[in-house]
Amino acid sequence: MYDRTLINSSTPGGTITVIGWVHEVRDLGGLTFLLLRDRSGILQAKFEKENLSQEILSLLDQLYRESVVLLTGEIVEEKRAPNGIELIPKTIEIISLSDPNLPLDPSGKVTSELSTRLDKRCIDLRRPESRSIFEIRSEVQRSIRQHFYDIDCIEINTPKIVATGTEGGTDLFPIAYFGKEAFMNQSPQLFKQLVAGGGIERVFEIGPIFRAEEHNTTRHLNEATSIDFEAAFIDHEMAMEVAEEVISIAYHSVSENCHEQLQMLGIQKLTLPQIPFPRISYTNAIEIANESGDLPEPLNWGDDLSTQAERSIGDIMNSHYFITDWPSEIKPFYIQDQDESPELSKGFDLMHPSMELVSGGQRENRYEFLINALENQGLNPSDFEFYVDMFRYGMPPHSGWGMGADRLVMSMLQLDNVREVVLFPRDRNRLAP
RNA sequence: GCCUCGGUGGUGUAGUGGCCUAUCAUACGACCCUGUCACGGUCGUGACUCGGGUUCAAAUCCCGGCCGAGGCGCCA
Repeated sequence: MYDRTLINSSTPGGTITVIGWVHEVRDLGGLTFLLLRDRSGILQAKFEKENLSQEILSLLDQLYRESVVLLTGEIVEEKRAPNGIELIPKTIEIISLSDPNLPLDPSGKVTSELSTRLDKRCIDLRRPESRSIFEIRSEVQRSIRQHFYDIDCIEINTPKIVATGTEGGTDLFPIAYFGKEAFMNQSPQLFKQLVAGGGIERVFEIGPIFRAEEHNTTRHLNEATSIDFEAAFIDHEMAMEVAEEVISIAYHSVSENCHEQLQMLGIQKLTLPQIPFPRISYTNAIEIANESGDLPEPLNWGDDLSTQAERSIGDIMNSHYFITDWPSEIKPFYIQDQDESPELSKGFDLMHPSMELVSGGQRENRYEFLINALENQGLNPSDFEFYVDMFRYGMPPHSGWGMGADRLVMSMLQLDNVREVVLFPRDRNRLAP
């Protein structure tokens, strides 16, 4: 479309064309600086009035911030310019003028509230900070995807529209499906098991999950991205090793490949998590939380960990860590009980000091035990027939986990709201854009 | 679902009954300015979420709606 040069590959000598957004205009009188921004960076263009035609000067006068323009000119070395170079324009072509009343300020002189930024996400993405977050998120997903291929997984896609009611816990969004009752899926759990246990053995999926809970926090969304892993012939211990490797690789890749983006977010050096992560038992976790003195009242064995308990334990651990040996009754029906102590399960959670990142475990692959587990949790096995029935035909032992992709990026970049890492978040109140 | 807090120019804010003809920054306009890098200077433009109530007097107090932020629960 246009024969243009990206700003970060502009070098002195010769005439080039750059296209981008007007980031800022600084009119000093006889001298005007225009900062032009494209996806690669910001370039300073210098307009000296006495050397320019009336035509160029009148075009320059029309340029509000965030207008899209094409500049042709010579790049020259200039010690006084921001990156040591500047553009001496010969022509200006206005491609798209901007309304001067911007809904937010991409140059960052005036801050905007998150809600304003999300309403006008298109403009918000012009802020280098916002763009950096999504470039890093892309690198996280790219590196994780690569790692899954390296450990012999294939990428799968499971249905997001399902007939089955809840697996327990969360509420589902009902949808209209040709006169039948249907829901948006809360997780790929049951399907990925059928695929891994079915014969493909090692699978992963990066996709959306839907939860109809009306929560109001900085770490919950009604549509989130889940990174799911499932493999046959591995136990929960091996699944935990894969989980910590995945996190470690994501951090390393971002640290190596996203220097500028990290810099932009004020992170001089990403602290890399050391694997293996410490493992503590649920019982131990309860003790640590109770001994912290932070809890309004002590937790009893069998209680789920409260938000405060997670934080208190996180403060003490001060790194990623696993919680293992959960009581069977607070883990889902598809998690296998321990052989020696059936009151404990083979489920685990992987925690960042600030929140839960991963939940997983070894699955119950024995038909009779699975039926029992469903009934024990008050669920009707016939509602899950498409699933449990397959366990009659040779289901290997298998394990896996689901990781919150949004939370992974949020905690890596120490952002205070998960919505920062989601382009168009869906929450209790937000359905558009 | 339970609970708390908030809504002032395009954006971000100050202002807790009369001193508000509403502060400051940024933006935009005019003028001055040839090395800015949050350019600077002078002047100007532009706002009290909506409805009802209390009061001599409401941005400010009360009630309701709408919108937003957050805590808990639950989870990823």
